[in-house]
Formats: sequence, C-alpha cells, structure tokens
Amino acid sequence: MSAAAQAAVDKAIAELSYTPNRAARSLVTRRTDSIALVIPEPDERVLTDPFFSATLNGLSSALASSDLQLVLIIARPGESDRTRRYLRNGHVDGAVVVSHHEADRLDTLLAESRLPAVFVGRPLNEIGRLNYVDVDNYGGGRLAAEHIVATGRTRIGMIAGPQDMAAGRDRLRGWKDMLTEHGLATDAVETSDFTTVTAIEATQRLLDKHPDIDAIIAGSDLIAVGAINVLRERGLSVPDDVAVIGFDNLGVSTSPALTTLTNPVVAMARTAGQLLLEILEDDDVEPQHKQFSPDLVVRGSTAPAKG
Amino acid sequence: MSAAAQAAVDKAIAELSYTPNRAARSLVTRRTDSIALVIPEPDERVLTDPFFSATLNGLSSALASSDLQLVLIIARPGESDRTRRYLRNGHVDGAVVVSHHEADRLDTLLAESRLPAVFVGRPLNEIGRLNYVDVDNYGGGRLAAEHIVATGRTRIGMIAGPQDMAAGRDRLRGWKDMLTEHGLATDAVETSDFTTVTAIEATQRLLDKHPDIDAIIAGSDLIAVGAINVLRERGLSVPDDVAVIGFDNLGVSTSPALTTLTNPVVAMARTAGQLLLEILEDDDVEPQHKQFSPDLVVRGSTAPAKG
DNA sequence: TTGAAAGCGATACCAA
DNA sequence: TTGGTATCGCTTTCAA
Repeated sequence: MSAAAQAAVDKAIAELSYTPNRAARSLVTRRTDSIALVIPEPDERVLTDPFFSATLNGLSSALASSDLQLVLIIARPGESDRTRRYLRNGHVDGAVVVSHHEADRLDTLLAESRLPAVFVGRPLNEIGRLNYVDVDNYGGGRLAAEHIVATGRTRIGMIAGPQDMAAGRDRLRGWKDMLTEHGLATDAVETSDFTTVTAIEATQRLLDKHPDIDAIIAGSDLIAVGAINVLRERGLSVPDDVAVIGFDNLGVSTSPALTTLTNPVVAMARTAGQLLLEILEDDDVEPQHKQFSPDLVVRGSTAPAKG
Repeated sequence: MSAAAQAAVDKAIAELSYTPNRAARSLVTRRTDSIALVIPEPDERVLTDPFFSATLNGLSSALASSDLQLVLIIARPGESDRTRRYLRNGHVDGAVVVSHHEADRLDTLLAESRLPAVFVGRPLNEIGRLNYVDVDNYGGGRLAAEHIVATGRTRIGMIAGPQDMAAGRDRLRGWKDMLTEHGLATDAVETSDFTTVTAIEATQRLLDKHPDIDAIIAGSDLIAVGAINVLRERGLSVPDDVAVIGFDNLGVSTSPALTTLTNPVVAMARTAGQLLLEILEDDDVEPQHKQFSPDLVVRGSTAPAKG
C-alpha cells in the first residue's frame, strides 16, 4: 500500500481513536490470542504457595516471545462450573492446568473439548488423550524413602499430600514401595493438604498415634515445615530425634535446613507453555507426556542420628 | 415455547455437543462477561505479598453473585503495552487496577477509553475522571508519626514506600507534616519498594547515615520486617533502642509484634468490585471516590523506651 | 493497489 | 409462540 495512504489511515486511527473489536476479529479468525493458566485452588493458597509463583514464572517465560496474553483463572472450589464454561466458550485459545484435583474433572472436560491444553502434573483421568508435563513423583518418593532408610531410621512416619491429586498419591506410593522393599512398616501415615496449616494438624495426629517414629517423610516442603514446627513444639530434635524430608525444594527456610527432592516447577511450566504453543501451531499432534526427574538434595534435617 | 420443542432443542444440543460461540455473542451484546484484575507487578511480588491475596479475596467475594469471570492480568514491567492492548480491545467488560505505578499510565489509558474501571488506591493522574477506592494514607501517616512521637521518640527515621505510587507518597507526606508540627526533623528518610529485600537495603543506608535514630516509621509492614531484621543484626533492640511502626496490618509475624495501621484491603477490594458492578449496570454514573480510614494497632514494637 | 462483497455465529426485532 | 432477517465489526477473497 502506498505510503501516503498508510499515513492517511494512521491519521484517521489517531483522530477517531479507533480500536479494533476483538469479538469481531475472533469471530472470523477463531483466535483470541490469549491463553489461560487454570489454578483450581482457593485464592489464599494460590497467592501464598511459592509453587504457583514458580509456575507463573516458567509459563510466562515460555510465552514471552509469542504475544499471547496470559490470563490467570483461579477456580475456587465450588466455582468449577464457571471455569468450565469459560474454557468451553472460547475465551482462550488454550489452557495450562496446574494443581488439578480429581473432583474438578477438568481433565475429562478438556479431553472432550477441542481446546488445546497441557497439564502440569499428571491428570488423573484421560491420561492417554491429554498432554502433560510432570515430575517423576513415584521415583522421587522412592528416593526419599531410600535416603531416610540409609540414615539408619527404621520407624518411619509419613505425611502424604492430598490423595485427590496425582502428586499426593504417587509420592506416597513411592515411599511405601521402598519401605516395604526394606522390610519396614508402612502403617504410620497421615494425609494433609499442601499447606502448612493442615500439615500441622496431620503431624499432631501422626505423633499422637505413633510417638515412636524416628523420621517423617513429608509430601511437600510446606508440609515438612508444619511437621518441623510440631516436632519442635513437642521438644523433639530434628534430626537427632526425628529426621524430616520434604519434596519440591522451593527454598523454604527451616532450621535445620530441609533435605528435600527437587521439583523443577519452573522448567516444567516452561515446557508446558512451549508444548502448548506447538499444539496451537499444529493442532493434530499426538498427545505428549514429558517427565522430569527429581534429585535428592541432602541438608541438615536428615543428618544421621547421633545416638 | 412448547415443552416438546424445548426437549428437541436440548437433545440437539447434547448430540452436537453444541457450545455457543462467545465471540459471536460478544459481537452483538457488546459484553464479554468477564472483568480483569490488573496487577502491574512482577510475578514474584504478586504471588508473595499478602496484599494481593487480600485484594483477590475481596474482589472475588464482590463478584461471587454476578456470574462474571474474574481474570487476573499480571502486567510485568515492560509488558504494559500488551496489557493496554488487552484492556482496550474489549477482552473484558471492566477492570479493577491495584498497585498502580506512575509509569504504567494505566490511569490515563483508562480515563481516555470507555472501559469501566475502578482503582484500588488513588491513581496519580486523571483523578477527577476515574473511580477509585482508597485508604486515607495521608491521615494514616499522620497517625503513625503522632503515635511514635507520643512514645517519647525524638530522632525519627523513615523508610518510605515507592514514590511512584500514591500510597508511598501520601504516607510519607503524612509523617513529615506531623513531625514538622511537633518541631522534629524530617531529614532521615530513605525510600524502598514494598518488599522486604529492598527494605533491608534501605534500612542499612538509613542507619549508616543516621546512627542516632530512636524510631523507624516504615511505609508498610513488609518494609518494617526488613527494618527489624537489620536492627537485630546490628544488635539494636526493638523497641528499647529503636521503635518500629508499619502500615497495612497484614499479619506479618515479627518479634516483638509490630505496631501498625490497618489497611482494609479486603473491604476496599470488595467495594471496588461492587462499584464496578454498579458502573456496568449504569454506565454514566459520576466517577466516585471512596475513602477508608486506617486505625492504629498498638503492639510491642513501639512500647516506650525503658531508659 | 484498491474496492466490493461474502461470511463468521450469535442476538434482537419484526411480522406472521 | 414462531420464523425470517438485519446486524454487530472484522477478515478474506475475488474483481476490477
């Protein structure tokens, strides 16, 4: 188009303060140029847990080059209908889902709909048809248990994460399998949410029922923080009386420093974002599953008992 | 419509798994049924600072009855263009903006556009044409300074919040005015972001320049946390050597407990949400400004010095 | 390079 | 109650 015409158009745009109408454009292009990060958790947790901060970082770094707008959908419990509608109605071109709970059934929704989606953390259903990126929670669980056994502990308590989430279940399964292989008991188990508050309650229950434990394997770092708090309150020393190991390596500060397993959340979220971009480009790629490996990070909370 | 016809339609909907097309609907209704919460801050801060968690709570409680979808837009520094485009292009029916910085110029953007918007925290420009809800930061600043003076402190240091935000500026102005009215010096001032990390640096500078101060008025609770950390490191006792007062009352845990001013963030965000709903109903209401009053909450960090 | 016209998928209005 | 039709504002295609 001629330079003069261009200039005239620009002038008109400015004068009329014209802005294109997204709805009209979307109607024909079938694109909204935005994607959703769906977090089915209560606000408090979302804005408190470093896990989500890491997710957001990784995802936005993947999208930085793409001029897609990232839209954060916090789906409070009980509001999943609204979220489902939002996703189904074409507000966004795609979605990344984290912290998925069984009851949300976002997995079946997204498997049925044609909306490109990637889960961070294995969904519980429709595994075959959905894309996801995950850390090897089962393997990490085995590593954690193995390390605790190696420090000479024999009466091992466990505080598992929520059992309506893959991460909660898989880690617990890993612990139990490994302990069983070592001929150790697996009866001292309590369940908690991925929050310190509920972890504190779970630890109380665990210690009340099993005062003899010499180690606690926790379902996450925040759970471990709760466990350490309770142990200290009860006058038990970490690690001399009870060793504690977490999961996630999100940099929580405890005393002594927490032994844990890395959960490469930023890298996973970035991978999820890149995968989503690929799917957006070419919408009939086969569902992909990517798995990261957790590493053991040994710190003071699992030092061998002095006795 | 007849029951039979209704049933036939329902059946067809199910069979074809029909979902209405939002873009087409929006094109004619000129509604998207979603509103944005715009937070122009880096992700880390958004997902770390309890302030935003409180905002989100208040806002979503206001919207709970409305079947509007809340969309969180985190506008990282340097990405404000993308955000501006998003807001201008009719992705959302309205916006609530918090933590607004001068350089974002979202205030002028929103004043010029026809997009219904409510600021939480006074915007710096276009005051007359924009809706906002705020706490009386100036008055709160005066209260804080008055309380410190009343505890017998005379050499008062200040760590102000960011001066590109109304809250940072107004509180500082309140402190200075009150101190001046009491004939006290107002030269010991450093500036910090609303984060503990930058507050630590600011406190170092303040103490290096003015080792004689016997009180620190902080621009927020997180800033006060940083100040208390530094004081402790330097072997100064709080409150015996140096009294510390914060602002926000967000429940940070310090030792001794922090004297502060309440900042009714949840109530403000809820009010902002309700106001936005009103504007959405009737789009030519006059711009409204609502102001909340902060209250002084006296705790241990400003107990009178023993000497 | 430019202009004219068709269509995206809903809503809303009017007439039957 | 029902059916038909104009309309929203843009992209795309086809002709000129």
